[in-house]
Amino acid sequence: MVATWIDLNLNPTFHNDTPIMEDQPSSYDDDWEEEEDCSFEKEVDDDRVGDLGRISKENRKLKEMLRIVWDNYNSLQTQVNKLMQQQQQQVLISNPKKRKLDDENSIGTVQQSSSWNKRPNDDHELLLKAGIQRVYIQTDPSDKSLVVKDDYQWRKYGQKVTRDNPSPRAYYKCSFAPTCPAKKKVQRSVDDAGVLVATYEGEHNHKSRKQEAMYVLANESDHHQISTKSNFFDFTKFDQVLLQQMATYLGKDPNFTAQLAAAISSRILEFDL
DNA sequence: CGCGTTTGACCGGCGC
DNA sequence: GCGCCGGTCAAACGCG
Repeated sequence: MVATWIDLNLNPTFHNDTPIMEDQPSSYDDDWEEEEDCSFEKEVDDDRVGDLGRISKENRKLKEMLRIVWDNYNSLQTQVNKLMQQQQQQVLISNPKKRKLDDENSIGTVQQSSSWNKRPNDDHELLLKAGIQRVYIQTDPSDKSLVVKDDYQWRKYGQKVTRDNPSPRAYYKCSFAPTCPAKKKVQRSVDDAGVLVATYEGEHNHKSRKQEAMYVLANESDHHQISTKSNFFDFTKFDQVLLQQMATYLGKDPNFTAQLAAAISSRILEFDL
């Protein structure tokens, strides 16, 4: 079992199918300004206030859903990574000579141990001790690129062909280096060229893009709840921020956003009906 | 022109 | 000490 990236660009659909999320607030602003000069019937105002109340409620629900989906996504990904490590460990334990066999298959001799393909017991414990995390990503075997998408920005600083693997290994540093010590190595699996193995070393001393986005969103949410200003104004601002953050997610993590987009779509359809 | 990638050179650790 | 190997550096290069 490996994590799979689904190529989905939901942004255009999001904009086209849900104009209310982005276009409508400006018209609210216009109407709000006009209201001082024109005399609308009170029923219309009450209806709008009621609608906006419902919209705000819907937005809060969506926000809560977003948090739940995000939490589930994180815990699932953690579990997947753990399972992958356990699975690899079990396979190698059942065949303790695998390290040697791998070397013999690829090169024919064993001269030096490699941290990339060490014996399982050593590997698992050492990786944990050193704070090293290994992630497996299913990709197209014909795709030769060594790019693993995650929440952080990386700068490639080297590439090497290693002894025990015909596929080159790419070296990345966090784009915030030297301030941030995080590094990662990406190489195709010896056993399966369709699987990219990303090894993360060191911890980031800053928020990821998603964490940053969630932080901003949470702050905006608090502001929204305690604000006593006009509902029209608040809805517009809050909605823009929410939309912006959602668009960020949608553009950067297809797996997460596919689920999120489905949830949003169903909510919007309910609202339209 | 700035920024990220590429790639050959270089360095240090390790085994013999 | 020598050679091998993985990891890093930095100049050259390409792209927007």
